[in-house]
Amino acid sequence: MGAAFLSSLIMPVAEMSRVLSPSFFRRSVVTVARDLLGKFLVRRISGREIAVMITETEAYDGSQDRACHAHRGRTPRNAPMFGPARCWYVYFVYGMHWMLNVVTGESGYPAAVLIRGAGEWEGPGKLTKALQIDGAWSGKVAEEKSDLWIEDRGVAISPRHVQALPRVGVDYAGSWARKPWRFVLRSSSSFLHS
DNA sequence: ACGATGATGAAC
DNA sequence: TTCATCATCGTA
Repeated sequence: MGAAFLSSLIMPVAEMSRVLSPSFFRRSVVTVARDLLGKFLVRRISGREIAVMITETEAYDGSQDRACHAHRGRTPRNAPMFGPARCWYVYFVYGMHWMLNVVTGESGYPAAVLIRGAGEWEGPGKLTKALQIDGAWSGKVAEEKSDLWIEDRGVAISPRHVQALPRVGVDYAGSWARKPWRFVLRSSSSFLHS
């Protein structure tokens, strides 16, 4: 069996393994937030996979960022943010809603991307409710065996369809609240109506 | 515009 | 132990 034949078998398999690897997340959080648009959030519930395209994200960047939970140092809740990239950071807020974040950057540097919208669900609380995601995922790795991960399915997003806006619900953060670290995928229809 | 609803973290 | 705060959402 020749090497050429082997690689013809192996290469397509390698291209099919589209689960985002740690290196995707081990970059600056703003870059990762933007690049997550068009990627697919996949959730497996009792053997059944639900895959939805990510349409809205927000970056939270380190302890200097006053809107970031790490701004007041490490606590039991935000500990996953200080861990390695590609882990989930899930927290409960307003007495009702679970927020799904994925950790980015080097280990020890607290940063994460909030996934605000995917598929038909616009809003971070609606998304976690629909996909049955709660604090049990906080600190887990975004890989298949966690039943919650992110895939590249070959959708290319043009920069002209990405809208950068201020983050939502962080008015207390002063000038940090005005940073354009919220990324929204504009649908072609909303583009026409704009 | 507002109330629901409860974990979290800091102060005491 | 108390208390203010909160990366939201549905209803009005």
